[in-house]
Amino acid sequence: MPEADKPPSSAMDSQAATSDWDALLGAIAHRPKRASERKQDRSKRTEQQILGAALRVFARDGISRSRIADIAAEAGISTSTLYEYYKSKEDLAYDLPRNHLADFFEEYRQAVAEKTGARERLVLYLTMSADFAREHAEWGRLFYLEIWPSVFVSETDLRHSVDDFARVVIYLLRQGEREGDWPAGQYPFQTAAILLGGVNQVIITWLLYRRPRNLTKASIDIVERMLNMIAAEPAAG
Amino acid sequence: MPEADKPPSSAMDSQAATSDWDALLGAIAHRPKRASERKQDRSKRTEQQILGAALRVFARDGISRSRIADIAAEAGISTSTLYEYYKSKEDLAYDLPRNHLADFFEEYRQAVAEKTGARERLVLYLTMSADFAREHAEWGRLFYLEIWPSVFVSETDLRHSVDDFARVVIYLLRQGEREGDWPAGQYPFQTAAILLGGVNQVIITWLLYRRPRNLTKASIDIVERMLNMIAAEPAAG
DNA sequence: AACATTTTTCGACGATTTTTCGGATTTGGC
DNA sequence: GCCAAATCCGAAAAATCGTCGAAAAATGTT
Repeated sequence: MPEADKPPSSAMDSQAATSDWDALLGAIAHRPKRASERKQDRSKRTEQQILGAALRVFARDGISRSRIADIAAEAGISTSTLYEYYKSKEDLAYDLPRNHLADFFEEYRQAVAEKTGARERLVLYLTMSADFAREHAEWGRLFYLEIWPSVFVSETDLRHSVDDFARVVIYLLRQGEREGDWPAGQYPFQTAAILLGGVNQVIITWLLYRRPRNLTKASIDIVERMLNMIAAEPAAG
Repeated sequence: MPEADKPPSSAMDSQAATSDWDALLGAIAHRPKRASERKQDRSKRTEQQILGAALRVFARDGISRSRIADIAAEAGISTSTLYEYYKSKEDLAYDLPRNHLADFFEEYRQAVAEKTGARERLVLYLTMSADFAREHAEWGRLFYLEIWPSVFVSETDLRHSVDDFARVVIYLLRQGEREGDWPAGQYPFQTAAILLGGVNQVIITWLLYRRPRNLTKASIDIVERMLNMIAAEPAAG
């Protein structure tokens, strides 16, 4: 961290804003995964094997068509052992993305550390989310095509992580307003819907059809374009 | 139809464009549903009961948690009878949205008949899709939250209907380019991703959290805003 | 109306998959 | 090395899916 000592500051100055930002990212990246109360090393290994196996099988067959027995076999354990770790297939399916999502937030937190402008933070965030899906395509298929837009997200702990995803965008939109990157007065929720919707649409299309061929470039292009459009809007009442 | 007799025209004039449009909508609205080869009236009633029951149960429990037996009971028939109509739960789940989607296209086709401008056609299309999800919320949950972004769409006939959804937007974006509603040169696929992504994001949020409260107004607002942004863009190389 | 043919329905049953349970095996601390 | 706790697994139960042949209902024929 460059700035080590901040003076005790009034509420609205940029120092306070910076520490808000750090606090937000910290809270999000360290949202408790699942309290892994496993005591032995053996178990921790088993847990990782289960998660890896489940990811492969789910991504290959889809959640509904996957069989617990296949996942257990792939993980090299017996079916009943798997039930020691997850109380049902559904439980496993919804816990899986959380870990990776936390990884993404952590990666972003490190990558964004040196950037302070709202616009560059936002560009990084959106393009990194696309790139993360590309690099972890199995996870991406699971998360974007089966979990995220699922009815049950709203019933699970995963919901918080998904909400975090939008919360970061909203925060940065407000920061950008204050700093004059784009006009104030637009509804940040609406703007966030456009940004997230556009990027997600591109990611989903890539996951399904591998088109556009170069997801990284496509996401950069669409993000730049959307932000330019937003910056050029007339200030609203 | 106002214009009854069109002269044999050259390829690129607006008459040809109009008939392209009619052809597109016609093809989409009449995409063959599932050839119901049932002979007796009794069967047609049973089929409707199954579809209605399945919609209710799927929307209530989600596809994965729904049991074939529950759907059959809700429809007032035996489980084995249901298998006479659909060879699996998945089959049923994917056939269901098709019917309603065809209804949507038909509604749109009628509502858009009197409109000729690309912009007004596009606004109508996107806002009607949100309104349709609001009016048929059970179907909306099923379609937007479980089916659309699903891995398996790409393996089903349903895929064509989903592709149609985007195809209309692309078509209208090109029409708008020709007519000067927005600058030419942008990639229509990218623009379509922004439009569809934004609207879908709003629809999904409403389906999950009933927010924003007034989906109809929210969709009109976001569509108008996005189209204004697009119209104001500088022409690209 | 009586009979034959086709279509539709259903109950009983077999197959598959999920989940539970009690006891055997392994681990980590002493 | 010994023990309690942690972990693992086989077997069996429970839940769900899917099949089949026979009964019932509809339709057609004379």
